[in-house]
Amino acid sequence: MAEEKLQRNTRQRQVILEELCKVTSHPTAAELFALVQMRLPRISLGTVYRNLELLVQNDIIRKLELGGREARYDGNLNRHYHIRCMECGRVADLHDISDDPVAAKLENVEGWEIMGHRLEFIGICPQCRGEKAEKEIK
Amino acid sequence: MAEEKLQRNTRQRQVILEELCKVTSHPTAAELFALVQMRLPRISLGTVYRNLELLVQNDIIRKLELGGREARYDGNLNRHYHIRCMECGRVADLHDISDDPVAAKLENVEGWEIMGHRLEFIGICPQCRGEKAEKEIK
DNA sequence: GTCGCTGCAAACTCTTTGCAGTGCC
DNA sequence: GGCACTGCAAAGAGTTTGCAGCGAC
Repeated sequence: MAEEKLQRNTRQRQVILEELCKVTSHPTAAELFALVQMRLPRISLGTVYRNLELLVQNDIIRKLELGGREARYDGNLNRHYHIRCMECGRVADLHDISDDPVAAKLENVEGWEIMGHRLEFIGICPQCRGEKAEKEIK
Repeated sequence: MAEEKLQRNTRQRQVILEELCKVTSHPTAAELFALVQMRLPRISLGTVYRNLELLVQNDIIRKLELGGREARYDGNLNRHYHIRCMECGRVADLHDISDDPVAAKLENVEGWEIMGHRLEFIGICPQCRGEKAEKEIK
């Protein structure tokens, strides 16, 4: 999956990754930009987006595109689930919780009140499987 | 949850709901707009968004804000899960599948190849629970 | 020295909103 | 007839991109 696209280790990239790993708040690109800007005042938001994308492609960080409009980024690659606050949009980690959302709903963890869950499967549809098979033949 | 905000049954609203219920493809607002436009050529995209929002608030349809950037809408309120194609973004329903994503991953359903899942919990964070409690006291 | 990466700004996508007019109840 | 709703267009949020110059290797 990792495609080794990171060819140069720029100061901007270092700082973006450091700041992301330092917090557990799963910042949006804009929030991370604000953090990085304290250390690199001339950095641009475009650079933050470009580096986040590259870091995601190299499996160094994870992009969270779940509920809510903005994407959030997670510097922790260990398998864990997230919980999003319906009121303020804050996202936290859930450790040691059941993989089964129905069972998990019953446990209230770390001060959060769990109201529900979103579960979406990801895969390849019959049409695209067909196309992939065709390409491999060619 | 339903707040009964639908006060008038306009032709636009009827057609939007009819077209959404007619398909099982979970269209985006723009896709639905195109469908509706065939029957009401002068309708505007803003009207589609406004009506979708009202229909969601009245628990008549569901808004799917999972992976991918655009929201998609679902006219079927029965409990079911969705699967999104990694290649083309198409979203389909999954019926009769285990609630447990780990078990479900093993079953390949209706021609789809299931690669993984996204699971996010929704709740109220400790901070917002505090604020809500405060408001209720006042 | 090369060329991947940067800052900047403009563009793009999706969604929301202000406004004057329309038509449902 | 009142006012919820409409079409239109402009604005808004979040993200991407084109370009000339910079700096990591």
